[in-house]
Amino acid sequence: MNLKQLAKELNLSISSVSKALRDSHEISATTKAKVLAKAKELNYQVNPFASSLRKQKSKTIAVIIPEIANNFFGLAINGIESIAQEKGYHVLIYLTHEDIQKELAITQIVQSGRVDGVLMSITNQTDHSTHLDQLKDKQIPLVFFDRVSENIDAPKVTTDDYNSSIKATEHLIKNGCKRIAFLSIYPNLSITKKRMEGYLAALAKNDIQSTESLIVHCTNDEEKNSLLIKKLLTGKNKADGIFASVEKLAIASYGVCEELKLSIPKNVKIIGFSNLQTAAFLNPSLTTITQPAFEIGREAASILFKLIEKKGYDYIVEKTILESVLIERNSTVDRIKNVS
Amino acid sequence: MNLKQLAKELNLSISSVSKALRDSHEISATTKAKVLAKAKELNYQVNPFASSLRKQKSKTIAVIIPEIANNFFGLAINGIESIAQEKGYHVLIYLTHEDIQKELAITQIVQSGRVDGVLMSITNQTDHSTHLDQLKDKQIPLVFFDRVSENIDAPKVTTDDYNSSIKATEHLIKNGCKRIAFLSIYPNLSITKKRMEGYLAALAKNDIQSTESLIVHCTNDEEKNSLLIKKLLTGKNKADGIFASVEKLAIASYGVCEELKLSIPKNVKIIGFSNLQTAAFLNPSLTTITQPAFEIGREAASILFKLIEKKGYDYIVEKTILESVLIERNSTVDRIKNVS
DNA sequence: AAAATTCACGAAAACGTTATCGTAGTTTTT
DNA sequence: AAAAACTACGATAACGTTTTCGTGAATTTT
Repeated sequence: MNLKQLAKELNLSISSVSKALRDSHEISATTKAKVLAKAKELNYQVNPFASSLRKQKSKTIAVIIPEIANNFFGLAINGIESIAQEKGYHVLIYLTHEDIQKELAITQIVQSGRVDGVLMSITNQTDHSTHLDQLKDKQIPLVFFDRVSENIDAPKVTTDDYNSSIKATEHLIKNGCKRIAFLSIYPNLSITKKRMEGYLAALAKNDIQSTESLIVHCTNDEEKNSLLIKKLLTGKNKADGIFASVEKLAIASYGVCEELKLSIPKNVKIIGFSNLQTAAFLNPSLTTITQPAFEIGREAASILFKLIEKKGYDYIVEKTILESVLIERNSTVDRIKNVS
Repeated sequence: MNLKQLAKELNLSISSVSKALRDSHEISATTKAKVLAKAKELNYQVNPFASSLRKQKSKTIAVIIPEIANNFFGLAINGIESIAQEKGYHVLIYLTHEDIQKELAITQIVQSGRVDGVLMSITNQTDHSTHLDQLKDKQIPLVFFDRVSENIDAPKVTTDDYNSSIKATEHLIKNGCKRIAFLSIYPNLSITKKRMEGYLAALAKNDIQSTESLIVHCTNDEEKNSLLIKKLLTGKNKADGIFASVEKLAIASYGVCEELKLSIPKNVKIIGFSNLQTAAFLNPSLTTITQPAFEIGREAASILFKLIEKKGYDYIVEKTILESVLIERNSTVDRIKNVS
């Protein structure tokens, strides 16, 4: 069912039908009604490709992220989708799996005009941004969220990584930790850097000497990570507090403590960035810095749509920072009764 | 940059350039090489809309699911995307948020020819399937996964809900439970029914009388759910085992036990369907029936692509059942030492 | 009542591809 | 050497919209 057939049924021209459907003022109210009725009756749907081709608009955005089986990104997509649905846009998902080659290929794909805008959280391997500059050259709106690229002028939506990390570190200090370790996975990621800067700033502020050996950059190999953390928690210079800059490392630390029969929080206190719904039910419950993932997604999408809908395209270099919250639970606080 | 401009640069006709890019045998090797080189130089990308319009193929699939901030669906999408990327397809995500009205609207949207196929996990409210029949009428391939619709002939990929539930229930029985409760959220969902049937079958097989009051259908209201579970765990006929047919109810049960100062597994044993990565670190660690979510996604996508690529379209009513695994942890087993 | 507007519609040209068909020029067959 | 076949390309017609422009008829203005 297309315009041609619909027009035939109505004894009208294609153009009139098209205009009627788009509620043009050139068409009388009576014929509009007839057209609408017939279109509904025959279940007419505009062909999105013909329409996009003609209008040079896709009504689609792309979301490029490193992974999806992850609480943060799941919530973020939820936020993105909520805005997109509101605006009548479609959402394409592309996963890079932390592979810069895939990120390159995907940025190539979205340059075809397939999408009107791009939301992105970069790969940990992303060190240059020539592929992202291409998007800018092609005037395809781009907004970063969470994992942003420093090298490119584009709106960015993140959490207050620096301040949250200060809070997290000071929380450990207040609870008696003297040798606080910092765990990260991807040292060259901007969020990692900021989190580490916050950690170091908090130490300095509290007159604690930072120690090289307490800063551990982990890998994607869980076995290796366990060994690294194990090393951290044994020996004479062992840590009495862990600040995990990503969720999975907090969990990995739990595993190591169990193995080493270390008690949390008695022997070692743990805090981590996390969006785990079950943080409260861990053993012990995990103190977290929780990012407003849903809101980050919503905000990033909102900015993107502003960019898309703006006629004259101009790149606003906007940095939106949403607050994370520190939720204190049992993994960092010695309580008299340490029941459940 | 389009074919016309590219052709001009090369002093060739549009059709020749198009054929060269598609590696047609009508074009000589030398000109092909020239065209490819120039296309690369000028960063030419085919316009997807023009191409789709002409070829009547979108190279895109839609994934329609109730929610995304959920371990199961996150992993499933991961599996779907892995196949789609391999095949060079694009993935559109649509969330119904358990709202049948949205499901209706979305099935309408995907009928426009925007996608070549649809992967779907239905809403808990979906009781009729006229909107899904429309897809069939329009010959748009459709594959269900996890939450399937019984009323429509389409390939379905699920886990072995019935048998897994028997296993889960018998696991509780073996560990000494006499009054086993069954917790569900959406009673009219086929997976819920199957899980409940498995539960009942296991009871019957083991000569345990099923009790109406031990079968609890929860809601989306967490407060109410807590009350319902609380009722289940108090009084003289209280449960000593809980089989949660969905993850969130297992977690809710943990919350209630904490509130009521009930010890898991001493006072009550809990098992649940779950894809939690942190199940092992809960307090106590949670015994789970874990679905092969990634594989379910992969398998569903594979079947969909078979349907898409098949010339003459014919609906195979294929039921693929992947095995879930029961992972025994501390929430169901009394151990001498119940340390962490 | 003539002139100027407005109304309600149709014709036709894009948008950028792809695929069918036609055709010079060349090579192979009998 | 004539006929047949092949090679390598170009012209052109779709695919289904949207939008600009044109045009009779009806309406309003002077």
